[in-house]
Amino acid sequence: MAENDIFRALADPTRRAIFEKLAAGSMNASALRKGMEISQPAMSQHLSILRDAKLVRQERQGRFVNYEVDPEGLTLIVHWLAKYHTFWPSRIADLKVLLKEIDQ
Amino acid sequence: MAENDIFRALADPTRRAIFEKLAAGSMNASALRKGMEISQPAMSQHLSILRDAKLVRQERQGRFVNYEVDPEGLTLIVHWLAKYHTFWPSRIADLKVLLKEIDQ
DNA sequence: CGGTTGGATAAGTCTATGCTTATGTATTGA
DNA sequence: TCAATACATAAGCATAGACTTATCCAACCG
Repeated sequence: MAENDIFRALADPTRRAIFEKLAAGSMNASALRKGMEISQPAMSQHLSILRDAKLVRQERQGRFVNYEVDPEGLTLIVHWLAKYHTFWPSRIADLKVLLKEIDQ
Repeated sequence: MAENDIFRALADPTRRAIFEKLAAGSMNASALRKGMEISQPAMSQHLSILRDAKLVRQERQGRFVNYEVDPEGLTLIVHWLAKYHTFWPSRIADLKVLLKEIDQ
């Protein structure tokens, strides 16, 4: 189940850090490791889990594999969250207000 | 860390089911168990984890403990998600459109 | 070619986690 | 007051999951 894959993938802080890094700009696995104190196999395994959850996607470029954020995973979370929008504070019921909050 | 608690809490399908049930209407722990094939201690433990993640909150009512959705947890996810709004499909960048999708 | 580099995979280990049974603690109602 | 009910907590167990080391594969480069 896709929803399950997503929440499981995001349950690990290292994977959220990887995802956040990719959100700032796509890069390959080696570049991702820089400044992250994580072994090469561990990174590869995390990326595999993020990929299965459709949170990232890859594209082979010769010897390198470039990773980037996959919007599909995020869309699934947005939809999951939207099911409970009646509980959102009215302040952020307007997305424009929310995004303004974030940007500053 | 609150973010960590939330994603860990949601990583379990049983807890997401509990949360969804509470979103449809607050109730006590025994009522939650109905139709859920889950032991009383297991339910209590799940609720404890959801509470720590601020996804649900409780209110003792005599012998019963009423549980309900806590908007605070949802707000945290919304904010986490909003950090990546540049990756959302443009279709749902407008929340009104999104909510319309959900309602049907 | 043949070595080097980027990355995936396999197998084993250790810890986290979700369950169980047993028990504890309030609250209520007979 | 005392049994029953609602729930929490403790302790133990079994599986999942995050890491390790070792190895493999493929693409590049001298």
